[in-house]
Amino acid sequence: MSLTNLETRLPSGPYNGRKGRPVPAAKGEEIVDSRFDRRLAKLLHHAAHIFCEKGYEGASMRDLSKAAGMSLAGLYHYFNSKEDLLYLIQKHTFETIIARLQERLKDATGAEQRVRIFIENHLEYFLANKEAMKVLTHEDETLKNGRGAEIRAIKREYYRICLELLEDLGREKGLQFSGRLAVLALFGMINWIYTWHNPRVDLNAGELAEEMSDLFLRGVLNPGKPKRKTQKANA
Amino acid sequence: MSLTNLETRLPSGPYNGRKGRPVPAAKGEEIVDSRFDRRLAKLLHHAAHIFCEKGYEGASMRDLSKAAGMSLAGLYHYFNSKEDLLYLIQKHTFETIIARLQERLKDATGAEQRVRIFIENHLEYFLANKEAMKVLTHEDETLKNGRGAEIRAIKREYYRICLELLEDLGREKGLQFSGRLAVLALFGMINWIYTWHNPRVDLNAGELAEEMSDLFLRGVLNPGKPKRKTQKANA
DNA sequence: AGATATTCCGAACGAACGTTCGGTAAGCTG
DNA sequence: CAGCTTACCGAACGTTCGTTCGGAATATCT
Repeated sequence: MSLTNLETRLPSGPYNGRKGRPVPAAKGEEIVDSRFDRRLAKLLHHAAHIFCEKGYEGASMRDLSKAAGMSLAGLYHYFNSKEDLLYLIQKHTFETIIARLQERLKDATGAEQRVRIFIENHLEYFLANKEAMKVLTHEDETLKNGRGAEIRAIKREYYRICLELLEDLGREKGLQFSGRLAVLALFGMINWIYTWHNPRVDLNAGELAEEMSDLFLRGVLNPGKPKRKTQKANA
Repeated sequence: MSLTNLETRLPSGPYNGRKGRPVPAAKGEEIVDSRFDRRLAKLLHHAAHIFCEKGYEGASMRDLSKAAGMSLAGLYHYFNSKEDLLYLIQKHTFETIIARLQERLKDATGAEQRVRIFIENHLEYFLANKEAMKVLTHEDETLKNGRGAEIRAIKREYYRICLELLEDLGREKGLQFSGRLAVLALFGMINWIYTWHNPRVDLNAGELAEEMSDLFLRGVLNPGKPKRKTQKANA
């Protein structure tokens, strides 16, 4: 599975959820990346756009059929249900951001540097794939049962990676703080951007990552109460 | 308008959005808080619960009728549309949290203390009215046109209050930082809690406010790069 | 060429949606 | 008591929803 392309190239992967769709003869090499896969990827891209704009429940398959320039019935050649679309978008997005993170963490030393890489990776991918990431973030309670459990498991893994990075940091610096609280505060900061980031006004991903890393790391690494001149008690 | 009750007591206020519903005769005192208002408040409470659970688009009026123990048609005696429900919930919630904040800020001196009050007020109200606050936060792009613009205006006011508190702080301490980035990072931290806070596991509002205030203020007030022992450059 | 599998569509299905209508029962006013 | 308003409901309206079905094109293979 190629991870070389930096843009959102969606499935090209192990999805064979369609009824019993056989691998297409396995001729020479490219079993994946067939015409079918490429068309499905475009559909998922359109779907992410619509789910992002109207929300999963508010978006209709007819909206997608218009956006994709395909008939309503024709869509169902590529997937089985609307729920599949959300699942595929969320799963691919989450797996990609984690894979990219682990690639970047491989050759990184120093706990602080690794935390900075986590933040930078998150913000870069978030802003480069804003729509899919908003769908991932905003619809994180939408999927139920097995599909929902699977996505939630990936989310827990992502959480766990971040928690370990922060606990390493605390150990290295000899500090003690609540890892859980730190992770969740950090996630709040970096996930919230989908509600406000405007590329024409705001910093780009790299700059943002540096600012937020500084803000967060100062908050976590500095001991005790913040320095202040006066502290008054209320009546 | 009484602000004495700490729990969510919804309209009892200037809502006369119903067709031409006259003030009920203005007998002795209580023009508001009529039977009608109290019943509507309970309906809004149920609606917030359902919107919180299933999302605005995913929730149906039939869900609400079941939860409220009232017939589907009977609901429409109290409001004109499903959209009204969302509007009333969001408007009341937002106005209440701002009113409470301004009350608390009145007798507070010191820029840092005022920022701490902002955070504490937000988290206290958020955790005490989790469902309505999730609806406010999660459905913040759902309302369109006039209603949406009105809610968005209140949101901008809340943002502006926080921004001024932070700029005062920066001025008082002689620091310079991006107010916009600081506000949005702070909002991320404190709004994100609806995705994770579990009262059986996590700190209560007051403790959380102190922890997050410390984290944020250390991040904002300490100058330069966070202290560190080693800094390595990547290949 | 013919045979076969893939791609796509018009039309329709039943279910669920928000809302409305006509009407009933209860409460208050004089 | 009559007269009026409020509170509420069963039933239905028209629309939109996700999905399916049979078949028509189009591409691929032998």
